[in-house]
Amino acid sequence: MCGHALNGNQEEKMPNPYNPQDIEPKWQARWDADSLYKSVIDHGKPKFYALTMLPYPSGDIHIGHWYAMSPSDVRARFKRMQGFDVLFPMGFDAFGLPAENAAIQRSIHPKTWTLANIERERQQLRSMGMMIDWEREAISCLPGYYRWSEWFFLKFYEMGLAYRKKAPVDYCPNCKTTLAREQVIGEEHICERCGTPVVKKDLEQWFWRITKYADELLDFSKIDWPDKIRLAQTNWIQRSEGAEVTFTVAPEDLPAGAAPEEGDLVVFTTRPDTLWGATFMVLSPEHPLVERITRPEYRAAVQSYQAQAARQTEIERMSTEKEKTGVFTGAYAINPVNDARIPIWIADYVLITYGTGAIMAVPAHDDRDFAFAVKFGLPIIPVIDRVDGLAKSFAFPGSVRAGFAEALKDAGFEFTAAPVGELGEGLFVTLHGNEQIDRYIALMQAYLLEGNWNEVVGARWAFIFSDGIRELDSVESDAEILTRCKAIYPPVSENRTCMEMLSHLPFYRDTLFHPEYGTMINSGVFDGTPVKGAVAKVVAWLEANELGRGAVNYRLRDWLISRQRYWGAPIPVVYCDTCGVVPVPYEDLPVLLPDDVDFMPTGESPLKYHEGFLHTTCPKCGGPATRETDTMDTFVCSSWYQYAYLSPYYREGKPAHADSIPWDTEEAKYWAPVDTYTGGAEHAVMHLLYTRFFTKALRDAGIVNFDEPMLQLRNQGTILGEPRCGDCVEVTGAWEGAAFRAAEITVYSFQDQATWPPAERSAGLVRGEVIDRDDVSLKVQTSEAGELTVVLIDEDMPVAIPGKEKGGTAKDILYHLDVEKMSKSKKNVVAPDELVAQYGADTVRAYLMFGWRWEQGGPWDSHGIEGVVRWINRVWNVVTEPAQAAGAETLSGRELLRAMHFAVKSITEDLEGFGFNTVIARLMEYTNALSKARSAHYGSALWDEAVATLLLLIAPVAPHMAEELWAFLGKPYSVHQQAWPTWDPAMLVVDEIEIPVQINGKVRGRVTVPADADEDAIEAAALADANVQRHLEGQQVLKVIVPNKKLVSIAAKPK
RNA sequence: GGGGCGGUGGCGAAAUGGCAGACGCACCGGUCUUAAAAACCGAGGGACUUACGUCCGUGUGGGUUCGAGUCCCACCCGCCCUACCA
Repeated sequence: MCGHALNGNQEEKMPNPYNPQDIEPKWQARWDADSLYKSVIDHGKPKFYALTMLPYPSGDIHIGHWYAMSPSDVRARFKRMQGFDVLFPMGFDAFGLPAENAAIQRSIHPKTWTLANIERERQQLRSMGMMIDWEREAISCLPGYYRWSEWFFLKFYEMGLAYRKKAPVDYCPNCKTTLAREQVIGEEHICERCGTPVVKKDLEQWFWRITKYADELLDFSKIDWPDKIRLAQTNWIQRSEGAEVTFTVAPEDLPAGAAPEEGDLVVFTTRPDTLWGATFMVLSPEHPLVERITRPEYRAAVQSYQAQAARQTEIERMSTEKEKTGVFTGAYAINPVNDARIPIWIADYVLITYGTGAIMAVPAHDDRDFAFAVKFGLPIIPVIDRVDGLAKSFAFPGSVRAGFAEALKDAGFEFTAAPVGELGEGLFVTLHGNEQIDRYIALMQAYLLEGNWNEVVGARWAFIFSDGIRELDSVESDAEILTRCKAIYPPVSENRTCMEMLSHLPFYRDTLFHPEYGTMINSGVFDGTPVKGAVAKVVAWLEANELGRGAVNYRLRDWLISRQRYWGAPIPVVYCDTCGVVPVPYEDLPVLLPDDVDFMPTGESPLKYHEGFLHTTCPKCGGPATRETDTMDTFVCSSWYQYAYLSPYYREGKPAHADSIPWDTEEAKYWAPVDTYTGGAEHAVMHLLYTRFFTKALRDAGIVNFDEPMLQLRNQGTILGEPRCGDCVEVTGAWEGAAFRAAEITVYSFQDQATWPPAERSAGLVRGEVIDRDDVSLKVQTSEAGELTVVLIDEDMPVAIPGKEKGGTAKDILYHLDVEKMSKSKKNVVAPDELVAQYGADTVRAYLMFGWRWEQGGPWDSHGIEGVVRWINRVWNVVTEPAQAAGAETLSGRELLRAMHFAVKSITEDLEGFGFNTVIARLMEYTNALSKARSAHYGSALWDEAVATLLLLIAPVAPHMAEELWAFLGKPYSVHQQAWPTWDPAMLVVDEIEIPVQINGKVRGRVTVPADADEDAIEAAALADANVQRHLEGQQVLKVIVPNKKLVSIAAKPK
């Protein structure tokens, strides 16, 4: 259809004003009826699997979902127009606690609650106008879905990836379930869901062996994922290389009759090079050996400490201070490298869940061990030389002959003199390197008075006595030096080690301990071993002497998947008295969740009391058996949903087998893996790690033939609540001390701030903005200066709230909000449905793309959307309005073409690179250019092309409006099935270019030259510019460069 | 304590080492209107200047470069994640 035929058409139609409320439902229904977004395998096209994280059906799609999903949809649409066969599915992560809590609180069955929410959210998602292929919808709580979740369990069990063990696990007493480690958050160890402090429980639980893939999960070479996520996963897995070293319990500390190897005490260390500095051992309080080695006289203290450590996770930790605690067992261990006898302690800073649950403590080079040793008076012996050569010495007042300070100064030492209490002046010397230290020691020996000592700490550990030098190089010398010091100066008698004595002097504190790698000292045959290769050499030596071996440890633990809840996929296992643990045969899947259950007010799983579910027969022997009543973590279901979309509820009703594939292999071969995945970064160490593990396990099972589930990942940021002022209240009442008791409250809305009466505080009246509110009081700002008055209220007292017809209570008064997360209680939630009703989905989509850097997010701004509203209307008008009289300003045909090609180029590139805000900016610019060019070009073929291009570029962003205008122009349905426009670099060229001229980095002029001018011509033009010449007067030009013909840079200096 | 991300007008933000502030919001001026709203047009980082223009400007201080918001070093501030992991 040609442009001119269209013009006649347009004149017949009176242009309607833009009305999204008509347009959007109309096109949504049409697209639906035409199955426009149904994805069908087409081997003639390249495929593109675009996936965005699926929502949990909590009852409402909120603005965060829109923010995450709209740009993902835009990009999927863009890819489709580019010629890809695109799959963009959606589903619901439908198992989980909130459904069960609703059941308990409101007597609604979780299934009813969940499916009703899904129904509602599906409608909300449809209102967004996304190109979702709804025929592929997958809901994880339906048997057709969770049958395969169960199937994977059996498969993993078969592969040895699923196992059961009794383990201390985190248990939330409120949610009545165990949690995965990553669901326990922060210092207080609180439940991710409800914030209740978790407790440790010893339970038989099912685990999945994710640790088997620890090394492979550290390899990101096959995927394009954000650094942030890769880092989070790397840190979470935390691979540590080191050695396992076998210490032994001193034979006399083992129970009589114990076999010698029972005393083996294996530790993991990343610092085998510090083995010679291990002056004590610490076992975790839960370590099995504690019971056997504790000496009778220490038993009571040990048991009391163990009890306290177990309880400690139950009580909220009061302070952030981390004072080390622990007790001595009375037993000793032998350090295999030097046969030193070292005490065995227990302390809660050693965790049973990491490494071997036991450590060798090297207090000189580990800060935790250092703190522990200082507190409990355990010896600290340095075994790694300082790399910085730093050493310090403090000359005690009166310990040296007169003239020492002058001698120090003459010799060039760095020192300060300061009074020490009443004792006189002390000298604080700082030394760098061995040469200085040697000179200092010699000088000190010359000046030290009889009956005194001096020490050099840090890069040298020397105690200078009048009869010679003693180095702190062993536990024995530590004791000997300390004894001598105590004899010389009795006030130090309280100290148990030299380090403890030295630690009292603040001047020394930064030199007593260092964790760096360096040359080994005080380490027997390894003395002098340089940093490089020291660890490897020690490991080789340990292995040669059969004292230990190189070892790798991970912080990553196996994935605990058992949940003591009803609303999850059943774990398909039965327990038989004769056969033990028996997996349910593949053919018998799914193990169905029974519907007829009674929910306990306690939250305890009703499955435990459901006789029909509980009792079954053993698949192996046919005898009586009971079912596993735990269900699987919901993350199991979301670990494979990207494959479920390929053929949802695959082969439902037909039996599964061990060698089944859980989805249509033709679909999988074509679509998988996911090409672009978008979603929140908060899933970094949970979902995003689990799904990678899952795919690797599936690969090993021969079900998929690739290693990674999602090739490219991008994270969006978070939209926060909008800052706002609080309501203004006028309160009458009476003073109660410093507070004001409210009798009656009048509210002036925060929206009418201009009409607020002035703040006031008088005998019977308080008036001002509400800064904060709780159940019993308001904080009212009663002066410009910020003076706050506490107004006591009754939570339910009736208050007239402007705009609230039924009348509210004091709880409805809005208080001042700075930027915070959106939450219902703060009443700062943005409801997308209301925005859609007011502005239309296209505008909301565009605003969410335009307002923020997508990967960053930020606070909501309810005014900013107006700019997008205006733009959308301008687009509407520029297409639909009839020709107007020529305006003053217009664009040449060449300029219009250039604007068009530039728009295509930049929008294509920015969509590709997730630069959504600049996509809208470029669209706005292009629209502005069209507005300008309209009067001159309206009706021409060029104009038609320019307008069509605008609609094609807008189609992914504002799909409804683009479709409507496309139809208005009489173009063939659908705009979404058109090819994405391309640009011609030749069209971007301009005839003349303006080039700035810099002198010494400052712009001093601009010259306009033909686009094809060569560098010499540009340089000549630049030097000829009047302002440039003015600035070059009296200057000598050193250099002129014309990089890329983009600017002229002149370097000059005064003659 | 460890790690990460960020700091640019009143606000959201642009800017392959090359004219800082594109595109918007808010504000201000104008056109239209009896008036307002809407729409459209226009000015705007700061200081000085009638003006041409000049100086200063991307958290602070250094450095590399003809040229730095961008790269390097040190520091300050904010946010996020993580946390006794041997």
